[in-house]
Amino acid sequence: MQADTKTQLLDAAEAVARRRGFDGFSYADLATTVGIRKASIHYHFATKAALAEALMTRYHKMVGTELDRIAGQEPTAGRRLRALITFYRDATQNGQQLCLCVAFSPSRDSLPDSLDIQMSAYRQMIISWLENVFAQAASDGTVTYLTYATTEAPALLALLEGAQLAARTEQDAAAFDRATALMMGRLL
Amino acid sequence: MQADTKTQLLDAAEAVARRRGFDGFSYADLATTVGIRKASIHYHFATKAALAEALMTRYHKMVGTELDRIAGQEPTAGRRLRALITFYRDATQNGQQLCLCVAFSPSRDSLPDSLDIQMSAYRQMIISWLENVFAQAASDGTVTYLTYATTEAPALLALLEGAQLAARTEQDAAAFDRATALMMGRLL
DNA sequence: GTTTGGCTACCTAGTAGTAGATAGAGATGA
DNA sequence: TCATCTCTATCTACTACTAGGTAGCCAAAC
Repeated sequence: MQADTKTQLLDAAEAVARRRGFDGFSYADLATTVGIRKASIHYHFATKAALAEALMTRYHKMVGTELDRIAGQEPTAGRRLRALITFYRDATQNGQQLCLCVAFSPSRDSLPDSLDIQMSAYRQMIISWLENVFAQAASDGTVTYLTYATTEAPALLALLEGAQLAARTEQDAAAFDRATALMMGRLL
Repeated sequence: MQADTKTQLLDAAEAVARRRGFDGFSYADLATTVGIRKASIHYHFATKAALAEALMTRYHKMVGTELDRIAGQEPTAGRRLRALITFYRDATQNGQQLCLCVAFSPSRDSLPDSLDIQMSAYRQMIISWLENVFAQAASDGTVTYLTYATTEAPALLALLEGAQLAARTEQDAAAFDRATALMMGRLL
């Protein structure tokens, strides 16, 4: 079953944005990938800024769903954090791409102002989720050398995003693993 | 005293690259900033790829010098790491820009192949330096909860780069501080 | 008197975005 | 039942502009 054109455009745009950044792709690239004319894309996304917003909205929802899935599936804090680290690892496709938010960050001046809020909200969602999980860890004891949830959460998000950059630079998921090995070692 | 044109071009290119990424600036931008014609830039840097190489080479040297300065100035491992974290913090200019290597990573497909090697070498320089400092920490005891130097080093680099992304997204150095607070707390 | 470092003028290719036409599907109504 | 009307999703053809890069000229400096 073929996805509708709008979804195909979002899929194509997300893939190329995560590989090349927001300034690294054009409507012509999407047109070629999806198999419609460049002008027709404007029917679905009037401007490239609107496309960026739609991409971020969809990505935010997708990751939110993933966080819910992890929380529903993994009982302990340690296992939840392991699952999130694995999610970030897999998201790099062995160092071929980045999380959308990481890919957009360096291009923030080229992005519409509305993306500032969306990107902050996305990061806040993850940090809040992490704070809850680290708070749980204080009870279930599945994270060693634990400090405070509000200190651990932003540190882990930064570590994950930095590990993605490492993997992208080396084009190898092993770089991600080296960066996250210390944290993984703390999780029971 | 006015810097020579080539240096002015490198300065302008580095500033804009770190704010907008490699695909986010053009020769026209540099021409405006430096005050010469776009075509004249090609006298100094035949291609944009050559400019990228020169930028990375200069950046690598500059950071190498900084690492030497820190090692010469700070006696303990804890203080050396603190100084490096401060260096990465200041490099964001309060969340207005990124380290060149971070800014280039998402654009790696637009960059010449030679940059792959340069960027790997740059990262390796920092990781090696960190390994030495963490090895020192094992003797001088100025890093708490210490594991292995080869595990700590890539984790800290990822943390610093991720913290820069956080600061860039929020346009606020406070986001960098939140991400690095845990690590700072480990340093005596 | 050649090298340096800049200039004007241009090129080809590509950028986002617009205008206007059209094919086809579905509903409406005589 | 057939004609018309409307909407969706696409097309071709275009605009205005920007991209990196080139050719050839020229003035000043070494």
